[in-house]
Amino acid sequence: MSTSLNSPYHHGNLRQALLEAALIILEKEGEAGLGLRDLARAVGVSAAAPYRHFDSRAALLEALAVTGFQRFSAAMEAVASSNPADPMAAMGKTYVLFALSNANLFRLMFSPQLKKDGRPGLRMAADAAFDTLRHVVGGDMKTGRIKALAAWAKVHGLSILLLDGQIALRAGEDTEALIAEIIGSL
Amino acid sequence: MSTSLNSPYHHGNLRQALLEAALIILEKEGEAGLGLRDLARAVGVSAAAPYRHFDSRAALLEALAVTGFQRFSAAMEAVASSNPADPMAAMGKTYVLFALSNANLFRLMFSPQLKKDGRPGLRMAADAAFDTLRHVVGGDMKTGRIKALAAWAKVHGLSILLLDGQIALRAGEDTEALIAEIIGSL
DNA sequence: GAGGGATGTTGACATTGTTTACATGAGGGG
DNA sequence: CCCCTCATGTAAACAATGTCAACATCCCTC
Repeated sequence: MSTSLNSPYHHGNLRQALLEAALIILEKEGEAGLGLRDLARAVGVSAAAPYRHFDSRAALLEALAVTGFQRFSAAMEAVASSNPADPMAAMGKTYVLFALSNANLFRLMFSPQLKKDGRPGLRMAADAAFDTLRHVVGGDMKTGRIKALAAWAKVHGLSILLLDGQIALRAGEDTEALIAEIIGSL
Repeated sequence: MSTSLNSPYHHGNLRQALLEAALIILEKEGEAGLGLRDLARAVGVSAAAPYRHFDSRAALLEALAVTGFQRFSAAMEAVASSNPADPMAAMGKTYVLFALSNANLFRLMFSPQLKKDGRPGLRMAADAAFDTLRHVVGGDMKTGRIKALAAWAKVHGLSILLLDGQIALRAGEDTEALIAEIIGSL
């Protein structure tokens, strides 16, 4: 009953395949469009198979969000370790660009649906990501804590407003330039 | 206009009753917990009745979000017309406090599920709300546009980070004081 | 090579949003 | 006053979804 010679009963690495396919569907269709059955079909597996690797749809989403935070962390560390002239500005730009180029993943990371109280894994991933952020931003969290929080808020808010198309670009205006300007305006 | 004691076949003003009950459920259970059937039952009406007033669940949510933006606008205008010493700071504080005291409604207003491209009503309500914001913030949108956008981003981001419990309060620290500090840090 | 646990399948169930056909009743024109 | 009409509500059904239980298949170890 194999549809092809190369379709073994056991997939081999289903968990990873599910996550990868889910990421693609997520970016294309949004979180609401990511159904377990569609996902299973996309990977060529039955509808119940994902439950061998994820307790529930929410757990699958949580895993996606966790990898999102890891990628986010990686991007932040990468730009920080490149020793830019203005670290804060460079990281802010990276922050916003990450949000824009991973729109639905970014939204998922901060989705209220995954109330973090019930999902320690997600909370930990988020905290880890922001810890690296804090660490790079500076040990001056004691004296400059408020300024750091303000910068964080500004960058995060800018990401979301841009994501929602709330900030209108002017004719011939470049998104990246606008980001730089806003971040630069302290 | 008399709503009789015995339950009449026709509810009287179902649309309004649905919206009010929905708001309560939304704040208590979150958007995911707001099911059409539960809502109908809460109002004492059959499961299909809401469809006489809303095309779909999404339309119901849209209507909720629209009233959210209207309340938001009202709060903004109220504080602006009170002629505070520092209008920007006062409005920023109101912005964040509105988000905190209407958590799930605020989240719904900016929910990606209601992609605004397909919902002109919501887009219009949002634009109207932010127009009053822009109007009050100043006609200096020509010269100070970047600064205004930066302030908006900061306040919006602060709202969301606080909403998600992402910003940790220190021992004995007051939320409202922290908000004021962050907003004040230009 | 025989079992056992991990992994995948099939079929079913409850729930949800939604639709279709029907019931009710308020209000206006004859 | 009756009747007709239309807005509004109900009941019953449908498709789709997340999820689970029972069964099948295969890899690994003793």
